[in-house]
Amino acid sequence: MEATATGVRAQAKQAMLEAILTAARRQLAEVGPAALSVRAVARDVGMASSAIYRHVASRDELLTLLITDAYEDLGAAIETAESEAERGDYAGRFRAAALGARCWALAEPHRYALVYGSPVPGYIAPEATIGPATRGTAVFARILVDATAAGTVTHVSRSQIGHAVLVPQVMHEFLPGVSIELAALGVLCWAEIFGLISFELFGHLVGSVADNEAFFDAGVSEMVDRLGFG
Amino acid sequence: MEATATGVRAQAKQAMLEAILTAARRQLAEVGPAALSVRAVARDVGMASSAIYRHVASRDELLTLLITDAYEDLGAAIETAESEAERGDYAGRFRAAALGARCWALAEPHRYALVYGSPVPGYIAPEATIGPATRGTAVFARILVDATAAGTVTHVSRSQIGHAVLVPQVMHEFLPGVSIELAALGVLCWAEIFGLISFELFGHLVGSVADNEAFFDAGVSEMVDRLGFG
DNA sequence: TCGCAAGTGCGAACAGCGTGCGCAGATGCT
DNA sequence: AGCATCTGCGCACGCTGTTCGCACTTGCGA
Repeated sequence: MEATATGVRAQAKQAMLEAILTAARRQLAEVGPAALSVRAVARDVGMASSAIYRHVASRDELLTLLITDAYEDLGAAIETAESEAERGDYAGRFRAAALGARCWALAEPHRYALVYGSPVPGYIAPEATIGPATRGTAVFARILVDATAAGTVTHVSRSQIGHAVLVPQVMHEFLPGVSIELAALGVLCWAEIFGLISFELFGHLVGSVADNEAFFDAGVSEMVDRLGFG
Repeated sequence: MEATATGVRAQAKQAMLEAILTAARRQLAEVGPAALSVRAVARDVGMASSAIYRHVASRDELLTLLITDAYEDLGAAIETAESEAERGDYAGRFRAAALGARCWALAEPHRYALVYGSPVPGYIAPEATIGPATRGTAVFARILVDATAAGTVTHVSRSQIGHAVLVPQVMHEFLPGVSIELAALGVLCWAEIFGLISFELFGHLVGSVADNEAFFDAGVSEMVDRLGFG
């Protein structure tokens, strides 16, 4: 069989890993990252706990896989939300992307906490996570790039931003043509969006904010205004 | 002895609890919240692990104590930072408070993660933590109140904020006289400040922002401007 | 087609964890 | 002075992550 040229065994291994990840995702949703246990996952997939280690090096690697998985998923959610807005409506695209992120977070609180909460494993994020992490961010970057290219961005930069604040390579790769001021404003908004979501999800708004959705919307409206999107 | 009227025993118990907390704080700073273990704390204070339970009901309660402890400490840091600014300089007071929060967080990353990261115990914050949590927030609230009373606040509210967004009791208790718009703006800024700190501390700015301090300053400057402080 | 090496799973084991229980000694209160 | 309460200890249970040696299957090269 040519289809399995690269090894029918490798294919089975891949499937097994997928089963493990599926079980781990379920565990994660039920008990949270801190209580996720390799043994419970093994029980779930019907294997001895030690057998898990044929597919995953350690509990930390399992968590890392779940992290990149969550990043991908969140990124995809932001992408599809944003893609449903009119291309030329930069404010609408920004709003949709932000709302998409919040909706995903509300639907998957534990996975959100995994990526945007305090780092849980050792507490140093492996290199492997930085790739998928950019997927959602890239959506916001594209909006700034497109708006700049269209010349419709009319933001006022009140505070002067030093040219050395942002990493140049990021500017060139993800934000070509965007002014330093708008780029910095964008990164600030990016941080604010996830700050708002985290505050809501982690309970810091309880007792202060009555309508979380309206509050988030108000924040996004402020950002849109600040960025200079009509 | 009159001084020990309320019980020399209770005093010893209090001292023991303090010793436990001190050891726990040390453990926390070294290995982080996830790896904090009752047994290690017991070893540190020279007791059997089971004896800890005479003073603390569970590991979760120990963490809760550390959380309120951290809230108090952070609140105190914000207070002293803010108190060193000119009373009539509302922008300066705001800036000082925000910077104070960031400095404390950088100095005590694990304790910061404990309070502003993903909730670690069960994942529901006990009631006991909401009191100390307000200490730092109250500083920011007072600045808004004072600025409003002085009539020097000239913020422009671009997005209309519904009156039902914030909890009325909080408005009356912590923000008397402050307009809904400014209050909402204040809460947004509050969330943004800790969003920025969290992003920096949890590594989400790595690769994008070159100068964390300048970036934070730029964000705070934006906020000051938005709030309408000169 | 056969045989071997690699892959894969299992069970036992170790160290460490949170936590409950029963016992013993110290000690403040009456 | 005596008692009840407090405090600490050792042991135990069940859980965890992880390793190791053993068996068994099975794809692949000859």
